[in-house]
Amino acid sequence: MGNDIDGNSGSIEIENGTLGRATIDDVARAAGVSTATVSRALRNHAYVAESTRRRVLQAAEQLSYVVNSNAAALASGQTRTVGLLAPLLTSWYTSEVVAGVEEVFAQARYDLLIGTANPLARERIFRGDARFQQRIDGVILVDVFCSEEGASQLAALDTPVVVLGERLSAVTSISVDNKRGARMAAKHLIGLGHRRIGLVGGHAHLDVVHNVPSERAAGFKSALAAAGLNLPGQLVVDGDFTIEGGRQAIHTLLSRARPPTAVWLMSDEMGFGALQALRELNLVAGRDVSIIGFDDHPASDAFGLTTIRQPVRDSGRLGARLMLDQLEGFGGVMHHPIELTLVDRLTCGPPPA
Amino acid sequence: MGNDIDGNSGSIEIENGTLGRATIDDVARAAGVSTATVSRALRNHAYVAESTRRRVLQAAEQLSYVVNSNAAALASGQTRTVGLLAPLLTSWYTSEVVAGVEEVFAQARYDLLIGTANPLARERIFRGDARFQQRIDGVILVDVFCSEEGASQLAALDTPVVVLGERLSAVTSISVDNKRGARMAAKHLIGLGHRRIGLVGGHAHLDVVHNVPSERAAGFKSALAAAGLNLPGQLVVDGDFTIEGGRQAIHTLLSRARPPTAVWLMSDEMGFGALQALRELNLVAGRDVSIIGFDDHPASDAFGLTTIRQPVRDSGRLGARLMLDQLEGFGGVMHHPIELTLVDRLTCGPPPA
DNA sequence: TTCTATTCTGCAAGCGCTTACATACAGTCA
DNA sequence: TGACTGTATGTAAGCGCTTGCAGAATAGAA
Repeated sequence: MGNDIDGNSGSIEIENGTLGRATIDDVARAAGVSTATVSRALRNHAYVAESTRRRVLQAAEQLSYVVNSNAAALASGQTRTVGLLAPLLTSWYTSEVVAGVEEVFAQARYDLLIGTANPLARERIFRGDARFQQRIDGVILVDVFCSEEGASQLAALDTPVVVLGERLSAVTSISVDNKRGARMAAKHLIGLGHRRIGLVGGHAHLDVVHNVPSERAAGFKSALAAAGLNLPGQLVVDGDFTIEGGRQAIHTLLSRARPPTAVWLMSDEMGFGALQALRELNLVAGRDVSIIGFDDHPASDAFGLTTIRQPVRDSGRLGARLMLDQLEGFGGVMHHPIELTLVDRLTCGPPPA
Repeated sequence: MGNDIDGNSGSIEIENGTLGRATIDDVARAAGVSTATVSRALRNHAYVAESTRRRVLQAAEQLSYVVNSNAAALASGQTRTVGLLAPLLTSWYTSEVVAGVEEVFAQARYDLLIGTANPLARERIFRGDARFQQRIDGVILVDVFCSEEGASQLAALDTPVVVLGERLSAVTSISVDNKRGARMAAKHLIGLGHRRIGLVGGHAHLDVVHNVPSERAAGFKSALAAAGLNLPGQLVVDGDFTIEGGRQAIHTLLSRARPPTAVWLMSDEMGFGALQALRELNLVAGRDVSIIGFDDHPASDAFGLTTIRQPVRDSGRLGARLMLDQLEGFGGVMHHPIELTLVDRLTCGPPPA
């Protein structure tokens, strides 16, 4: 530092904000009040006279003062930053969530610190990793499998938490009703007349063992059962939640002695692989074999993939809002369901005669 | 909070790290040295006796001490955090870059602060936005259009900068050779025998006016010219870099009096829309009309889209490394080119007879 | 032995804020 | 008028670290 050469009329450097950044002291001096008053005025505290507040605001503006968030965080213990952890930053789902969260945080002047949630990191978060904790005021977990056990560990930390993708009772959570989604898919296929239906799930990338695939599988199975159908083991394949996995899964299913006439894949990306496999086999989706996905990926519309839509970005927004609520002191722990809708396109039809 | 019932005998809270987090003073006391020594030992300073260092490390470990980064940042002026700004967090391209960056930062123990770079934010960054600057040690701009002018403003800030997606001389930058990519696409099509070739570009989402589309267009045009072909205005359409934009663009192009027999779309996502349009018109890609994209989106393989591949995640990794270099004091300003490759799949063929 | 380098460690002054506590100054009310 | 109450501001003590400077210890050279 060393910006004490000039005074404040003509204070060249101070004005442009690039060097010799103004501090709260500068503002206090300029406004003729104490730093305490500046601090209070800037944060809209009660008990600051309107005239004083205006004076402070004006001085701050004039010096283009911006609070040093490190100092503020150190002094107050609050960072105005929330962490977001996800196992897979690249997935369409995750980035969509991030976009939603970012959107509402930007308005609330909160920052997002993003990290990959590999199992190790997860473990550390659960135990209240200090490095992480002191940098953030709260944490949003997306698609990180917690289970009630992990959730209660999280709840024990005094950090606000929002979990996306799982229904939990110990912390605030947001998720779709996976069983219901599965049932929607099953019913659609059954309604079309299919009696031999395959299922492609997966669990890689989603942490060790995630609840999503199993919930969906359970829902699917029960819907079939309700229609008097069963789901033989040979018609269930792991597709790894990737395009290639979906492709291979379809090849596998269609090479069974008695192949399915319809298949539900638990994600649209696997659905894309399914469409690829069908093309490779010279089969037409919706005529020879029906395919239904889950998510409503942006590309699904282009490829006519029938699917169960979940409004991912909305979930992100909601998650952010719930976090804000907790940060501001309201908001009890509760679960928030997200609605699903069936989007019927081209890849489902009656079974071939 | 409130889990202080158990504990392994002695300093219960301090041990478990959840409450009463250990400070540097605790470590100093435990190791029998001053805080200054602890600070130095922990950061591998020279002039710390090996025996002392070991003692400090052990004490820190035992107390599960973690430095308070806010305090450290305040005292040192360094945050170990770098900002990443992109106009569109959701795009496949951006999230892929983020994944690459995250990967190398995680190892180097740096954090990533992510923000949307709308024009306003961009403006503020360029002028050295204080709020941002004091929280980060450097900034990575992805797909934020700078131009040399903006770049020199950035360079004037003393913050390390890496720009992805544009070739700049004032700051470190990484980009593909867009002209070359365009030429690859053009030559592929020309080689197949096409003489009437369409182009779908776009500039929305990419900030006001971005250089990428124009560079690509220029390269494309020049490659056609080199083959004695021209690119009439009716064969150039804006596709907005979205799926739907690509779809509409193809509909437009194919309704021209003399439609093209092949089209290059500047992104695979627009390419997906093109395939959709063709399907809607009952046309077969690669037979009736040839389609080539740009990017090599993960879904492109599944849909057989011929494209120009750019290794996005690698760019992210490289960007992160270059940032680290600057942060550590090496690394002059330079441009780093990224290689492109043609991936020939199913959507290109000779023009219909 | 004495003197200089060299290595190691501690002291203490901040970094730029927030906030408990104290003070000051109106009004109100009895 | 005095005792309160409510509002507005200031004082100053940190928050938990880093780091310039100085002093101590050790080693090597004279």
